[in-house]
Amino acid sequence: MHTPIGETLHRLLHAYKRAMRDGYTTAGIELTGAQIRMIKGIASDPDASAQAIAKRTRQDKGHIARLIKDLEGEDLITRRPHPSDSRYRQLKLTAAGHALATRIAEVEAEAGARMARHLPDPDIERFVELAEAMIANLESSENPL
Amino acid sequence: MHTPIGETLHRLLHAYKRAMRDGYTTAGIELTGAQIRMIKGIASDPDASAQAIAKRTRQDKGHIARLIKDLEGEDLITRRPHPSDSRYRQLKLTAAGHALATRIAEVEAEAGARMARHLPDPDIERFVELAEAMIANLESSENPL
DNA sequence: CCCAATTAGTTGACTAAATCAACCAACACG
DNA sequence: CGTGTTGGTTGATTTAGTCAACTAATTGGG
Repeated sequence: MHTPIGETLHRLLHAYKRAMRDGYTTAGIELTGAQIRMIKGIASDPDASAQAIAKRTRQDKGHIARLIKDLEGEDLITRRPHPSDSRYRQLKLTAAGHALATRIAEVEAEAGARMARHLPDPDIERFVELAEAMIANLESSENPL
Repeated sequence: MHTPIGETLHRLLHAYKRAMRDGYTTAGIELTGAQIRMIKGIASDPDASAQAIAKRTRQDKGHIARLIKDLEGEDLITRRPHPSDSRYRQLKLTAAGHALATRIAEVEAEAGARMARHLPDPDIERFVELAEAMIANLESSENPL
């Protein structure tokens, strides 16, 4: 029997999501997973636009726009016009957003540590490398033109 | 900066889901991902009950029940009372269900091969092992009692 | 300069996926 | 018995994600 890698992937992502959600609720963070990923995305690329994030994460731009709207409503991010190209909106974290991003990073680090428990560091690195290689494989064959 | 393993996981799962969906549509399979996973689950454990599947996949039993209802409506599975315990419903694939399971396995194998392209077999195996170990880590610390 | 094509963003409508909670029927077993 | 447990069903709701139509701003060619 060949490895049911899809099933494993699915279960892993769900176990991870559950662990993260637990961590978030015990840390008193009220956002959804997608919102949290947005915060992280903006935090790690401070001049990102909605489009840039949509492309980087391969997500629908409409989906992204809605997340941004919500987060702006929570005063976690601001949306300012780009100085030279007024189509763009520069996304920035507010002070509250930054504080939240820090706490998110802590929770995530803790969950990551729990997930990686008893597993040697090199294996974890290899795991991430393989995952990235797989993503590249899948995406390169998706649009073969 | 430690590896953003959660983000990688998320992107990998989505890339995989997209690849699978492409494969399914070109193969003329009309089911959703969750329904397909159900078919596979029943195929690999022919005497499974809804509860058994819910437990094995850690999914909500209500969710499972709905999927089963849909699949029964498509005449892909049957739901028969258990001979000695009439609470159970024995889930079986119909002939159409079996045929579909075979085609699903083909599509999945093809997508798996695409995903694993240029990656040595031992690495893939290691990848799955690590994923399983991570799932175990996450779930054991989820309910520490 | 003007028009066409492109790009960023917004919005509406929709589907899929998953969770929570309430509920019923059948069973186990003291 | 009857009390608690287990398997299953259903309703309501939330989160995620997709597709399509649309506006506004920019760019580049003639």
